[in-house]
Amino acid sequence: MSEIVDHALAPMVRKLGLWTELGAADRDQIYQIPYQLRHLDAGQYIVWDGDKPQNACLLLSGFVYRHKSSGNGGRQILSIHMKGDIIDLQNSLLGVADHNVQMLSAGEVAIMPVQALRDLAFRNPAIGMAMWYETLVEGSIFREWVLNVGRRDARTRIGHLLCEFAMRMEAAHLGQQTSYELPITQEQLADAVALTPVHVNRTLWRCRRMG
Amino acid sequence: MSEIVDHALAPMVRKLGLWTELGAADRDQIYQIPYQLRHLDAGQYIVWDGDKPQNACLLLSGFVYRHKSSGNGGRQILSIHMKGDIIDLQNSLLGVADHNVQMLSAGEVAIMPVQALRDLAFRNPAIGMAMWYETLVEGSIFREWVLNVGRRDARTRIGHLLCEFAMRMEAAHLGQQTSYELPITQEQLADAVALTPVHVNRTLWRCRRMG
DNA sequence: CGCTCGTTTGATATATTTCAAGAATTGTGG
DNA sequence: CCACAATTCTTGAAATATATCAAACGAGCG
Repeated sequence: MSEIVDHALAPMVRKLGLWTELGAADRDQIYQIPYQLRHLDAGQYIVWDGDKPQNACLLLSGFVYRHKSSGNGGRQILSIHMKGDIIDLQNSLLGVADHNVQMLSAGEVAIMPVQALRDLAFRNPAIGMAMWYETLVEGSIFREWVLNVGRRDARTRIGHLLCEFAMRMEAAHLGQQTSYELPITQEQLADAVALTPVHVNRTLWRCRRMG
Repeated sequence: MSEIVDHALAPMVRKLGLWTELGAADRDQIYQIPYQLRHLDAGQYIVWDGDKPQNACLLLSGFVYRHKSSGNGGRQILSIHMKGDIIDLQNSLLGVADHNVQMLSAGEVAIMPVQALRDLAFRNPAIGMAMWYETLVEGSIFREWVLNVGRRDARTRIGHLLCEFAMRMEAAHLGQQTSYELPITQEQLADAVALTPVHVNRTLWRCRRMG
């Protein structure tokens, strides 16, 4: 491996390159984005609902999740992110965050000023398009999430979530389709599929008994 | 009113102008997008899940909704659109549609080639940014939708949907906050909030009895 | 007038929640 | 390496919100 491949922002290049063809020049422009590495503990908040974030960050290791609370104490997990995902383009571009972003497990992030990303996007249309795609793909995941939470019973709901994961993890080179590691508690899983921890547990248990 | 204000794509300028300051030059560039007007009947499909749409369209009158089906016959409405919304930027930019788009009521649309929109977005960063914002705001609505469907009971769920509407309708100059017209059947409402038509009816009825 | 579509209502079934408490696992300081 | 605290997981019984099935009712429309 050359040093360039080992650049801290390499996962970003890889991710953006999934949607559009990016050349060496594009890659170098991305590598010139100023950034700051930081280690974050499990459970640590990256953004609070209502914040006005000025930075976006690239997830280098560990897992991140977004969530939102309803008035009456219910929490809903909106998405889970893994290595290579660009967190918070939404919140920082929109100005004020409409949900929380929190570390699911300990991990590393590269913090980048939004302004730099925005400038780059319009200076280099190929990169801009790739970033736009990235947000569109996220939209597509949200749509699937709505369907999942809205129209499936407990078993298929959990099943679909786990499958979505299998595929994304493989795409991110983080495991095989048939086996991967996700450090999530049943309570968090419940918040993701909009069920009760107790019911998730029972359902999971019934699945195990069968296969 | 001057003729320019009455240009068919005026609602698009207005909508995009909500997020970014757009000048007269920007407006004129938008007005140069080639388009084709078409009247669509209630229930008519604009895009089918799996299509590879080459066009996006601007909704000029009437209402549109997006929906998606789970394997076992359940249908989930993902969003409802009104005058000024740009439909299908998602599907056409992503290449293949991951959901259906259908007329809720009869209305008019302006059909535009995606390529023209994409070119304009990168030729004119102000417009590009506004379009990007538009897709980000949509993401924000999806997040709210997930929370709504996932973590609220029937009454508050329906209430929130109706309120979201009140606000969007007012923003689009289509009614007062306290009163607006939405031609939706209870069955469609049920598909939007992920409940049974019967249960929506009962809940609505109980709300009426109280206020 | 008769038809279709949407709404309303009732009785019953079921999935999921709630409450509560005990077992198992993980982490932590001595 | 152990003991203790703190989560997390598991299990049970009872409550409840919502789904399902079925049928009557009403309004718009050709």
